[in-house]
Amino acid sequence: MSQSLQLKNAGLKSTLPRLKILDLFGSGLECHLSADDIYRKLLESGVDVGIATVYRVLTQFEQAGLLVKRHFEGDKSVFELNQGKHHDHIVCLQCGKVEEFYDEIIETRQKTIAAERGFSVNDHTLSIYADCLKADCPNKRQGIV
Amino acid sequence: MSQSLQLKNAGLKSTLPRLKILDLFGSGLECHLSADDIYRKLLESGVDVGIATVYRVLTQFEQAGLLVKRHFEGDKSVFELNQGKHHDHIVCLQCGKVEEFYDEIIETRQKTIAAERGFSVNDHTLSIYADCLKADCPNKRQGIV
DNA sequence: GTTGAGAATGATAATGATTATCATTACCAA
DNA sequence: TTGGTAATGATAATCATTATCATTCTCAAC
Repeated sequence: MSQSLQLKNAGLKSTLPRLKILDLFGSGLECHLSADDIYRKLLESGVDVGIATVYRVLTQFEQAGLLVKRHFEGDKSVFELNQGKHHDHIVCLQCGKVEEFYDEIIETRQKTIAAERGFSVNDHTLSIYADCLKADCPNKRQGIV
Repeated sequence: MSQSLQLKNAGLKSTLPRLKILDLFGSGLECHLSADDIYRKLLESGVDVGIATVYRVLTQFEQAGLLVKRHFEGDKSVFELNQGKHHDHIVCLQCGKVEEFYDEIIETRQKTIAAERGFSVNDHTLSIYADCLKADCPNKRQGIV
């Protein structure tokens, strides 16, 4: 589906800032960007957008179901493409890389635990903060200290 | 252990704001308070404290290992007594009540998942957002709409 | 293709949570 | 009791995010 059609379906006019922001998420899955990330990337690529527009568009995309907002450690929220299916996250404390996973055992267990305590699960967030053991992990933190 | 001794052990002078803040967490476990909650409670009980002091003391207590900081949904952080052992949370979306739990199956499963993907787990946060089915849940949200 | 109404944008002010500054005050060892 | 130093509290500053509003852009109707 073309991007401008995607926007139309969401009831949003096809404008440059919206198309460019959609572009950033476009191809790559597992892409987690903050408003500020997006603002910077657009300015770098020569798109003269305002930070207010970035926040507005992100909110609209979230409400339209195109994006999902996440809160990892730290102050700012990040957005990712809405893949329609729930998943949790592993965040590398060294390089910031985020990987997604889904585990039926954990999902089921949560419902059981909640039920045992008299709760009906509505939603949940599970974030594992870990050290990425992969060779390509830049281990930025070590360099800074 | 007396509270002023607790402070001394943490290398902190025994002052009125610190004692009063420790008091608020004191007896009740599963007590989750934001800086603003604490500020209000102290003013209500006649302790004339500044909001800056509340933030400072909370940070000191966290660094001293007396408290742990949590980020549930929403913007502000909450603090709870450091019980020394890891646990996760169920938050009632109706009344805001927070219950704590620990589940070995989920813990183990997380380590497995991370290892399979080449990560070494450092920490994690799991928050289940649910509806509290208990009779004493005030169900505040329903009243607001 | 032109046009006009209304939506979208961007500069900037405002907000809410949190942190930094700094003069005044309180704690505690001597 | 007192002096040095840490702690406090009023307030300014910061950071992420949201609201305001005049200007600009989109798109449907001509």
